[in-house]
Amino acid sequence: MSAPSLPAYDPAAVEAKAQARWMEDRVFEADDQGDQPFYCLSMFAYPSGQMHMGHVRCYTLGDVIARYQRLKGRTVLQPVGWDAFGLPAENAAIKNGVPPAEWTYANIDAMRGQFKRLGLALDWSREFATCDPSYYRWEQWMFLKLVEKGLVERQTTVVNWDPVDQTVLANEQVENGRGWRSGALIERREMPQWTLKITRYADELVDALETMDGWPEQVRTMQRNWIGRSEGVDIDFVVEAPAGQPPVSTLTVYTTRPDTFFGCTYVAVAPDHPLAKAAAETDPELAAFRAECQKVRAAEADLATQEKLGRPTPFTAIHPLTGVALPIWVANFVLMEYGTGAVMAVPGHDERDFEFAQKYGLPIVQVVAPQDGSDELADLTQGAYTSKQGQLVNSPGFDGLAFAEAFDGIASALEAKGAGRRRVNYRLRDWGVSRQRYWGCPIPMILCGSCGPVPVPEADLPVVLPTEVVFEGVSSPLKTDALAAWRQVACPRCGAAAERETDTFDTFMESSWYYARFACADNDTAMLDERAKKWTPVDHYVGGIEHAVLHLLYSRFYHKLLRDEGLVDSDEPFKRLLLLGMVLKDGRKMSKSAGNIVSPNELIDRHGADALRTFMMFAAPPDQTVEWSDSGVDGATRFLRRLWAQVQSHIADGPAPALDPCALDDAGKALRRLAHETLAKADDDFGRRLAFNTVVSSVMSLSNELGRYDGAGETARALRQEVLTIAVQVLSPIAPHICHQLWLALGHARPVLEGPWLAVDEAALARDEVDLVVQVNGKLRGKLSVPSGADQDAAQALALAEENVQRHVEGKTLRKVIYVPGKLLNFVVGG
RNA sequence: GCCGGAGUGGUGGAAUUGGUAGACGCGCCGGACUCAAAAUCCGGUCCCCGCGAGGGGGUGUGGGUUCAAGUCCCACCUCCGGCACCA
Repeated sequence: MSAPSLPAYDPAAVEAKAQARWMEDRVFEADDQGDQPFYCLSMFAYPSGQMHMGHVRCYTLGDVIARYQRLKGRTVLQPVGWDAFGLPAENAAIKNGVPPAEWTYANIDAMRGQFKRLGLALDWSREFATCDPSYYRWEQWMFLKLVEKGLVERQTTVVNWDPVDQTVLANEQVENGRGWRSGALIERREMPQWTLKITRYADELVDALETMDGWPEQVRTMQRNWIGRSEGVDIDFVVEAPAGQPPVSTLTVYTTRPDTFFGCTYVAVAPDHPLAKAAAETDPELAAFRAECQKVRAAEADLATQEKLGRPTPFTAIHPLTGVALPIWVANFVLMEYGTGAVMAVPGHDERDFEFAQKYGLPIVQVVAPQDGSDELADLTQGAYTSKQGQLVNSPGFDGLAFAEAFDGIASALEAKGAGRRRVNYRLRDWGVSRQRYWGCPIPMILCGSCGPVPVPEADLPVVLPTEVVFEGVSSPLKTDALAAWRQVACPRCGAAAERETDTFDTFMESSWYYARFACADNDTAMLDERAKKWTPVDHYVGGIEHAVLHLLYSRFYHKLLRDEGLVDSDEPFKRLLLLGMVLKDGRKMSKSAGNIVSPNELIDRHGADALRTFMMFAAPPDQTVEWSDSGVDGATRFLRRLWAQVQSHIADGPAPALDPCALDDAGKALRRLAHETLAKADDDFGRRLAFNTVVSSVMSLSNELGRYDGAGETARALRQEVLTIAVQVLSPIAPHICHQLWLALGHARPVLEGPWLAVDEAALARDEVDLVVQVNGKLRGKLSVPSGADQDAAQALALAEENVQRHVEGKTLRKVIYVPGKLLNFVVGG
């Protein structure tokens, strides 16, 4: 060791110093007046009290993007806040007797400290928690606006009831028939609920997906499926009841295949359908069947291959185009929630109808046949022919037509008869936002015995959630006697004694607009102001794939509501979306139950935040799952230490002179070329590809090559200065603390994070000679260096001079030569 | 079942537009330094044959297109995610 006195890398000291400087300079407080605004946002965290690796990954990714954009000259906003309402606080309150507010704020304090240790370029001046009345009052205010606009309804609906969490869940929160948080089997209950009319925006939500090219295709597909738009026809049947049965006048079915209408041989209704209920009144067997279906629905909704079962009814439906009387069945595979709860069954051309018809001996009629010359088969004794590529048969007036014309023709015929209407149908249903929970935003409504539900007057906002509460069991303290005083109010309309709504909002309400509030979090006279128009839409949004439909669909909807209220002026909230993969350990998700949690705090203690961040970025591309590796962090630490040592030994000799690139020898030129290639690649990887793993690996390569470079003298020192300057800047968004210090050590006056991003010297990229791969019949036979402008003849001559190439070519006929300048030469020989 | 995405050394991954497969890291092997160890540094590391030069094989499987395929096409297998009787 020639210089044992060089300062050693001490991450704790380096990181404390850099963070203190940033805080002192207040560099991360975004300038609302700044040019070229760039809004970078990581999905805000639920304050569990413990930062975990998922947070580290998500926030580091966002931070890398934010810091890179800052280097590129953008005015960056990267705020932070807390998604602070929700069940865990209540569960903790029930378990430990700590009020949810107290528990939540203590957790936020703990997590704030943990987040700060990561060295994130966050604007803490805009921080807020959604459980603060100064935040949720605007959510209540917006809700009242939506009430005025008729976008809110109170509906008694069948809801998903979670018996463990004692609350209603949205469809999106039910996974395989179980609650997304509790895992309990979901029951179906009828309950009055406040709903937001998201279905009015269904078309816009689904259509916009087509142009949202900053979003992963996977997420767009998931949302498209979730909205589930289909184009079809409602068809009305006249229903005939036998004598003695109560009359039922008409039955409407929904179909997307009106082209197969002449193949309809029966009609099936859901067990919950009014017609099924009517028929069950005089048919005990049917009543038993309906009860059985309800039981199955509640308990085994996730059964994949449930047998198709049904019961006949005494009713018949008159086919509006043929006049034929068709039997009406009750079938367990028909869902009351979708379409009209009734289907026209075309067993010849629908697999479910086919299976059912075979089981119960119902007729199967073919009305679609493969096109002439098609190699499709349609054997209706084996199964339904469901292709839309066929042509109609046995359909008087429509025979020979293809799908589109047949759809149109039959739909028009039905419309002409007044027996049908074209209709666009959606799988998406309105968003039920009521939750029977305490720790949430109070719904600003008052229930009056004579007026019904009445909105809280705007002047009375916010309706503050009482925080001094005691839990008695699992139900909401808002419903207890202790809070009777909070609950009992005068009706704003008639003045009579009335009660507040005790349900609170779904927490997805808070997360649907927080990104906009960050633009103007200090405004206490309005929900949003002009700054929201400046900063939104979010330029880059980073978060977990688990929010692909839930949060990201609600936010898109809410943004349109804000737009229609004049509060923002864009159509979509998030321009570019990065959904990151999970962090695994031993192939499994880190969790307490699996006992495989790696604590970010301990890692920062041992290795520093920079090493943790570097490994996290290096281990895998952002959107893939990443396997945690302790030795991988060791590797990152080694790399940072090596870079540190390279800078220290370089600066030990004092300031470097200016570089004269012309004075470089070949090795020097090659090193300089690599440095500028690294710079150019990093720019592309950071900005376009979001491939931060390859940024790290290319800086590692550059550092390795610098280590191998043994040039001496002033020119070599000048080159090392340039190479290290590039390496440090390129790495700085990923390992910001060490790069902050090394950058200053290299003699730069202003901190590295101020930029500007270094310019690539095109001259440095130029090559005198390029490597050429020589193949014979596609097999690698040699490599050679040729002048970079070499034409095919010159390259060929050089290649044929190679012994090994010669060996494979001689005595054979040269049929063809493929030349890709700068890359490859391929001799195609024969004989 | 349907719709996405993915399958590359012992391992995490790289290969961006069809042009040297395995960059970079981890692990392992060997060496240097050391009384020794740790740390650090240097070298090696896809498989097979060969002392070597070199040759053969190789990106889940089987076909195909092409001078050339990890990359494109067809069929299939496995894994992950989503939806799931959606009429």
